[in-house]
Amino acid sequence: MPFGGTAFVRNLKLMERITIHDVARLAGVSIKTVSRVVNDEPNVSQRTRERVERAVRQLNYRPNPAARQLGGSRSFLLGLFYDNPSASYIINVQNGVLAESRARGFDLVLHPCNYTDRQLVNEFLSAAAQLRLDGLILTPPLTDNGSLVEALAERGIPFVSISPAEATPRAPLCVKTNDRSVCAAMTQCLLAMGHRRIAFLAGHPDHAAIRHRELGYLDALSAAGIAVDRELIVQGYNDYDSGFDGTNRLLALEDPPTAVFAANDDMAAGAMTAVHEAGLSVPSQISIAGFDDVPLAAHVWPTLTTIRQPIEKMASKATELLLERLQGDTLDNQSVVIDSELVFRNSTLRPGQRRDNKSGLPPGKGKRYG
Amino acid sequence: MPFGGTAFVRNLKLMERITIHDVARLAGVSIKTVSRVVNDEPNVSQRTRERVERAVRQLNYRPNPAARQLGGSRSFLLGLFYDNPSASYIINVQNGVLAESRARGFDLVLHPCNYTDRQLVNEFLSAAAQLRLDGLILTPPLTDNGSLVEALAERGIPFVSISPAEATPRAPLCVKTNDRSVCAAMTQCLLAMGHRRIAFLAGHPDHAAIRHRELGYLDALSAAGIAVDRELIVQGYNDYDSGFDGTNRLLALEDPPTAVFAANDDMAAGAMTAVHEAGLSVPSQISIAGFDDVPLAAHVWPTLTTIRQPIEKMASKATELLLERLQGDTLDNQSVVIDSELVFRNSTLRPGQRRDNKSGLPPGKGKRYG
DNA sequence: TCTCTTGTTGACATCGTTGTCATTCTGAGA
DNA sequence: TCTCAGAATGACAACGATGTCAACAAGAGA
Repeated sequence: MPFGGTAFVRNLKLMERITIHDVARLAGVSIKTVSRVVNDEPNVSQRTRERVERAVRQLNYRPNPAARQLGGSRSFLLGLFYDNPSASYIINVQNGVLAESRARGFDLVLHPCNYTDRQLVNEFLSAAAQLRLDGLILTPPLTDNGSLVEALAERGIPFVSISPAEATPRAPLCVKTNDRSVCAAMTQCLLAMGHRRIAFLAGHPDHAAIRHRELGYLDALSAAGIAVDRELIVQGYNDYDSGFDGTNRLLALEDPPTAVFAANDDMAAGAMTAVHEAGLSVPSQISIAGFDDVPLAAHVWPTLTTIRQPIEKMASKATELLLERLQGDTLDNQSVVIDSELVFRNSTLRPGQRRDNKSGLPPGKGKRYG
Repeated sequence: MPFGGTAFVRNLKLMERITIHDVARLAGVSIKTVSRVVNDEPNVSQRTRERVERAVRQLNYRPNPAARQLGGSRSFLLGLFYDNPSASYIINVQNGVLAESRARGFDLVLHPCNYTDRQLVNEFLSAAAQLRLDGLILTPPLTDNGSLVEALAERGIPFVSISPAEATPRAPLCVKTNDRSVCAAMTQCLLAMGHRRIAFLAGHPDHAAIRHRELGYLDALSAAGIAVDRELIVQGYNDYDSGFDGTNRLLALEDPPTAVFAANDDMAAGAMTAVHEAGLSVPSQISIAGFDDVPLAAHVWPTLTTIRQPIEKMASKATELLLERLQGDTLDNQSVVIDSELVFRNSTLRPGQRRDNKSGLPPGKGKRYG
């Protein structure tokens, strides 16, 4: 049994309800002074501060969140709002947010919602007011809902956006990744492998940040002096089915592509199935690349060349920005970019080349994984 | 733009802070009476009750959770504890719990943790005490940590287990699925398809409920009068890699299996890759079945025959049991079973049969999906 | 030495509920 | 009519923090 044995009976202190009064008594000061120390307020002498801190440690004191909310103006509650069908995306965001917020004594309230709901804005305001949320964290596609952002800004409700379409003055805090340039890099690599007809499965039109991925693809083509063939750009909707359907349309073209670059991994998985069902082989006849590096990407056959988006890190950073903003020691506008990276696996290969070197790695480029 | 337009300016009432005093004033009663009505306490006359309820509706009053926690003995907070690598599993659990808890006015605190941590029990007790959690929800493999369950039971902390190994008297509340019988059913179907050498990729030994799946497999074999070949049962660890490795070992046998039944979908995905890499085809040469019906299952090629576990429903039910227990109107022991169902897709087929009917459906059995 | 400023500390009201207990009603039974 | 149990109601003190403001201490400047 790998567990802690029966030592759990000890440390009953954990169960006692230590209040600010206990700490004050032990340190020989008033409760207000304890409050000052705990909240890092100024005007406490060094000696007193240390005495209080010792007492806090000794009693393992943690302020009661409910009392803090009730008495004070802060709630120590953050709201995470999402409407995103990708479980791994959400879990990563949650983990990133939790890591940062918990360390700073904030708790998290989950708020799954429906971004097409007419009542969305009211739902937000109501939740923010009822629960006294100190700040909100928005994920795509909620980040791109103009009236929502406007309503929050107007009421001065602090919030941070993860991967918004644009950093607007109304949404001053955001964290993004280098969608455009990293997609250009992936496209360049496909070009370097010798592909000339590279298709692109575009993302959902409501999911604005994803459009940057298409722009990166176009950047690389134009930099390479390759004319854009509109037939090779297919509208998708971020899901497996649209990747499947779109790829079938591509395969039916008179001059089909030798590579398919999908704006996310789910669509890439759909593309893979379509290619398989057409009796073609990946990567020796058609190369496929995705975006996100969801767990699926390493678990399909062949494993998927993709782009790893550092979602958890982005979520941590977003939370950090939000908390700094709440403490007031942040400049008004702050937009942080955290880079994604290329991950080469087995779904890409020089066109027509047999899978002998067993990897779609372009010579001397990128790293291997999984 | 599919959003709600600019109507968000209305309903400013949402932002006002309506307290119990406002309601009391409007209804012409004391705050205590309002409290009684809101909490469904006895000894309020029908007329008064209606008057108060009308005032509550009229003002859109919702009790302040912080004040409730502080003043009363309940916190209206549930803790969800998990250490499970499957994102889709966790999201489903979260959604199920949220649906039920939110409707009843409870909030949820997430607690990802590490089940091998020595401090696990202390972490639990500390979280339960610090946050004043009213009840805990445990998911596998935490459900099977004896000292943890013991510690919670000893302190009278209410909790409910989802898919525990066994319903013990110490863990009186639990929700399970019919792992054993549904796995027997799947095995029977594989037998009905004509398979005689069916391998089983067993689950992680720490994840006790998964052992029931193996028992179901054995049940079906013995019911069919087929001797168990221990070579065909391979120990896995619930992850893709162990499914891959285990299947490679199976393929290297002198008399390899014609079907592989994995105790979860991740291992099944590993099995699929191993079979592909060996140059064999699924399902025409080897059939594969999984368990869980994670999104991946419908997104690999060929799509995976599996067993759909109603995780969200199980989580809702578990939350319901817990909340009833908190209200005191539940019997002491309660164990609910919610059935899983077979999902036939394209990874199973009669051995040696060509994929002409395009489905692994056994004649007249089960349903098709995805 | 006295005043004034600034830094340090504590007393006390407050937040919005619930819990306790006293009080007031009500209707049945004597 | 009177009594009295039990139902209905309200007054008021918690709960455990923060915010406000007054008091006090210490050091600077006159």
